[in-house]
Amino acid sequence: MGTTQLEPVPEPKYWHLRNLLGQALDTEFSVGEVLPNERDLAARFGVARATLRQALEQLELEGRLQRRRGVGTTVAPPRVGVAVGTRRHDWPGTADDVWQPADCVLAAPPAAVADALGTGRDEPVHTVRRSRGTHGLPVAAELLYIAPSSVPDLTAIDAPSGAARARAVLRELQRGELEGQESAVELGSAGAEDAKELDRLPGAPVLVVTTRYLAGGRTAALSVATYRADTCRLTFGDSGDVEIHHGPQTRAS
Amino acid sequence: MGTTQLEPVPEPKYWHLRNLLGQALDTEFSVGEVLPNERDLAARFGVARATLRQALEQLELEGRLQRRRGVGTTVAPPRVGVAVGTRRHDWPGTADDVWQPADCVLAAPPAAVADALGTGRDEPVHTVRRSRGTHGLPVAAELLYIAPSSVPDLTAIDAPSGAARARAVLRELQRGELEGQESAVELGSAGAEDAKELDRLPGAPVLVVTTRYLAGGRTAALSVATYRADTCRLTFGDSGDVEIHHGPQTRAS
DNA sequence: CAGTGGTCTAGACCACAGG
DNA sequence: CTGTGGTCTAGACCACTGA
Repeated sequence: MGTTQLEPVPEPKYWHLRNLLGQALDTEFSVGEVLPNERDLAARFGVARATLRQALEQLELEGRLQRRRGVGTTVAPPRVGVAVGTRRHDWPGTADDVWQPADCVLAAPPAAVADALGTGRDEPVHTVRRSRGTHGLPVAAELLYIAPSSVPDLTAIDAPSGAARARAVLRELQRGELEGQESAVELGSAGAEDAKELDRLPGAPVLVVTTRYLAGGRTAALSVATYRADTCRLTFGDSGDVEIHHGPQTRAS
Repeated sequence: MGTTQLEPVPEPKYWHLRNLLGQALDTEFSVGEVLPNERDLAARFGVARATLRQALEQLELEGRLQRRRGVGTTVAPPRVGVAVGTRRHDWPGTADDVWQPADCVLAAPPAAVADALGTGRDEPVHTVRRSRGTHGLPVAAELLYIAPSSVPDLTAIDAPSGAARARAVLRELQRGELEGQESAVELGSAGAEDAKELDRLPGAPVLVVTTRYLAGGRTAALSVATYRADTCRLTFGDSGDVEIHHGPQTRAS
């Protein structure tokens, strides 16, 4: 039964290293503390720097480490819970200070978005760019597509674009009746534009939340929001937060 | 796809390569098709194999490629939408053929789980292991923790463990009244055990869905499910599917 | 068996942060 | 400037698949 034995096929070094480091993080380091640099760590474990980096990459993906070029590797705080899809049947921006509108233009959206909105492929829609922060740190960037028919009374706005116009469009959108919404979450990587806004490098892992807002029997608006996967835990549900932090790696070797 | 040019832009090579390959996937390849092997591709683009691999890694993370050792790299089908958190206020396994119970034991859970369930840290709970598949492929592995008090009438079961017992526990659980549920989604990496079950290598990216089931004013059960991040799109919401496949990379360079 | 992707090495140089 | 992480190279060998 429970015998410890040498594996006939040893597990990869980077994986073993990840487990060792993860254990060390639990016992010997506290949040915010800086680790030794990669070259020292690699030497200490007797592996090449690339191998050590592969282990650090894993831990960063799991939200346990934070690496910044020119600075160093630090122990990351627990992921922040970010409410997504609570307050069901609420239009975006209803009681919001978390989202900060940045811009709004009238432009033709990607074809897939146009199809979902039921607008023509070359028909311009309101495109709102917003960003979301928590504790002063950026966590999400969003692109909100709103069919013109959903915000009919957009008369008194003279600004053709900019944050002021974004706020006006959102205000107008909230006058409509929202019937439902549905979301999907998938893994993606930050494009150059989002990466800059999220203070990450291009290709950084993000959780892409696509939400469709239903009103008047059709899709009235559509949001594509990208959340930093390293720092965020997205919460859905009927009530408050889910506080289990069982750790993002599920069952170790 | 026969190009060889890589201008000296400040953009990292692997990122540029990712964009080139992604574009090629859209225009010159169809789902299931196998790409040239990594050594050939690297030579064709005039980069080291490691650099080429970094680009492929990105595309695999975004669900556009599938790589299998000993076989090759193929163009992945679009991600499958997996319903999570629909049919609100339903116990797990209510009308399920998607989840397949594998085992059930009575054991002390991790400390964080015991705290959430409100049981003592050394108090054993029912621990059900299930797996979920779609189109014959495994997509998720779950660990379900159920407080013994939530399934009081577990008398007629003689099996101390196994799939039969798992089914019995789930059946008993559904006799209770579920008041609500809340979920959280975060990025993690598959442990050795999950990796095998999901047919991936250890460290593979997974979406970890933690769900708390509320009944009788407290947490009656708790689920930690890990979904393959490369093949799954998790859907939440009031109604059907969200079909936008805007592509997991949000806005390219 | 031959061919594939997965792991690993030991270097090099670059981009950036901070003093 | 020094020190950090980020990128990149050109190899090597291993583990696995399928013929």
